[in-house]
Amino acid sequence: VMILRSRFLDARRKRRNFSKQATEILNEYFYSHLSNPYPSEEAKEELAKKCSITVSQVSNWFGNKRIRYKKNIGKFQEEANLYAAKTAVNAAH
Amino acid sequence: KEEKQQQLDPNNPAANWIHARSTRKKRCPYTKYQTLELEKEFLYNMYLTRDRRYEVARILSLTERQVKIWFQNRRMKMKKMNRERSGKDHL
DNA sequence: GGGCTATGATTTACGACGCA
DNA sequence: TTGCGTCGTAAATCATAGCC
Repeated sequence: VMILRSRFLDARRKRRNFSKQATEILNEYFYSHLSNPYPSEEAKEELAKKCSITVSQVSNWFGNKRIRYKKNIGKFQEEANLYAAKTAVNAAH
Repeated sequence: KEEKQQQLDPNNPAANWIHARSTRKKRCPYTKYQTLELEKEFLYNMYLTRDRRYEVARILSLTERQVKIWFQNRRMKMKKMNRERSGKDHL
């Protein structure tokens, strides 16, 4: 009973923002695929694994990111430049 | 049919992916009453007959199309919940 | 604590495609 | 060739985390 109860409570536990590292990974993918930020099911699974979140959460993240980015590109310009520079550095190594 | 682009331009904010069919109806949240009744109907059966769909739509002041789509979305939601209810067993 | 915004999740509404 | 099914998504909205 205690176990079932804890599972129930666990399922309803309040959401947490994703870790800085997870967000970093998601943003790297997003900005390096800016011309078509639609990860395949396989890519989502890989991202989910790397970020320690579920595939649904990856889908939610991309859905939110695409619409919010599109709604205000200017607001994300700094972030876009940051990740563009980061991937450029990675490519150089 | 079709559309979509395929323009690259990494450093330009020219993301011209999808969208927005101008004819799309704006999302309109249903009332608590409408949602509750739809849930009750769904509990009774996950698939609507034509007659039942007509009745539900009439009673809730929704179009038959809205009711049909609500059931489709509701089934997808259930499927998702079941999927999560599967990958468990820990803690 | 209170307000405010950012962020993750959920809710409507379709387009694309499948099948009978 | 109509018509309803799923799948993936946009866009709006909800809920609340988390900062000042």
